[in-house]
Amino acid sequence: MRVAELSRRTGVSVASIKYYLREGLLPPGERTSPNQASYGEDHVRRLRLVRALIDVGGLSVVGTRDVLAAIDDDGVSLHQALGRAQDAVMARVEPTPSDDAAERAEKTVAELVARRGWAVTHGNPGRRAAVDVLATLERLGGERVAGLLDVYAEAMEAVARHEVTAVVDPGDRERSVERVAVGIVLGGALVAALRGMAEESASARLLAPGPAAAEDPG
Amino acid sequence: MRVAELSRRTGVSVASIKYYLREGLLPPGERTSPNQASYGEDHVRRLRLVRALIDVGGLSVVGTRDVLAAIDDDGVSLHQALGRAQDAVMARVEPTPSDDAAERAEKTVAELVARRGWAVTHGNPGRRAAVDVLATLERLGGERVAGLLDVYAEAMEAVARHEVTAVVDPGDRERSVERVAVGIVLGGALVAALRGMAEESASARLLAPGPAAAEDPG
DNA sequence: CCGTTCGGATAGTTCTACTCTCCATTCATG
DNA sequence: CATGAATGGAGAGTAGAACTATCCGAACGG
Repeated sequence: MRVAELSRRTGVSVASIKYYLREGLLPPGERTSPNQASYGEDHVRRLRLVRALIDVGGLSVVGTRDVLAAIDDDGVSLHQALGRAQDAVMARVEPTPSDDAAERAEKTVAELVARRGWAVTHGNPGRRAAVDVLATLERLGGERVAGLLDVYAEAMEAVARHEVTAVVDPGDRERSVERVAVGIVLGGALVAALRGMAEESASARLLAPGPAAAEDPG
Repeated sequence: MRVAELSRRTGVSVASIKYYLREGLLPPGERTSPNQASYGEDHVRRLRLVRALIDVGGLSVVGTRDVLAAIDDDGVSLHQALGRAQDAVMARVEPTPSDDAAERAEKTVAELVARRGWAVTHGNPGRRAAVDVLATLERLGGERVAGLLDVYAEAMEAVARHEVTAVVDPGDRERSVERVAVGIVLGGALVAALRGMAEESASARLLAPGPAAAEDPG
């Protein structure tokens, strides 16, 4: 098929498809003549994946390209692909000011990791983000939230265990890696969404003015 | 104190402080003369809160302003403030295409809500996001992740219950509301961070090439 | 044959979050 | 009280991200 049909099938404008081709998110079509190309079902699939990662997962175009590159690279293992997907999702962790609060947060996280027996590298983006959040909470006086660290950890441990086992499959490597990436990115969105629902529910039960409290909080 | 000191104490440039004043994220200082103003500790606190919500929580400037407006508005209850904070965090849920997948996702979420006995309004942003993710997963063939819905729900129910109870406090309303907002926003960042750590750990145990699998996945 | 579509490249647009520049005060220091 | 730095306020400018529009000459297709 040609660009117009690819656009129709996916709902992505021709201009955007050209942009994604330029940026390397979509492989070029098979050339049928010096300036004509044809696209297949793989392109439809890939384009849908791109839009899912960007629109639903909230990845940047560059982050999406990095994830797709990991999927396409046969030398990248499942474990490594998971790391790449995490890097793309958490691409917002800059050098923390490194003060007292940051040091204490670092220690708190290290203790949590030891307590739970987690195998987490020092450079894990989630780890850096956790330190950042805890240090920020201390600076703001949010000790009540920070005190729930073990609750969060316990919940996320269960989630991660199920996610990783659900996604493992010793079949087609490329599909497996793709599933890992989709799982990391969209799983994160799903976690956030369900947390939002659970929060409203808990809030309605515990905070709403009375038993007739069905006010729309939006 | 004057701007320069406020800037020094918070690490925010004078230009940015002026910008936040213009955008209504920071209340104007107390005027000491027609064109001179003085700022207090409240401004320092507020400015730190602004940076936390933007830098760590990932909110937009507009979203931050909405959250702060809810905190400052005495007519906003804790339950309502929680809703405002959620709106700000999930400000990326546009009209879904509304096809078969979306309808099935809607039904799946409704069943989940009924199954768990959650009190969730139809307009909850998390609910819309959940429908969006599930519909996207179906379109991509990510049934393995979608099948973990109850695992996610169970984990998030525990998280939300603890968060809401930890944050409730029948004291100073404004501080309480602020704590709710901080809890929603930074709690979300903490959940994502810990999930990242737990994923790497689970992946290292289940997917890594062998027992010597201490490779840095970054 | 000739109007439409194509691939490819360059330039332009929109949005966000600042950042810079002015300017007429006002402060602070000698 | 002179004078240089800082202030508040407003407007314009900037950088990056993600498109979007316009051209172009070649190819397709009825």
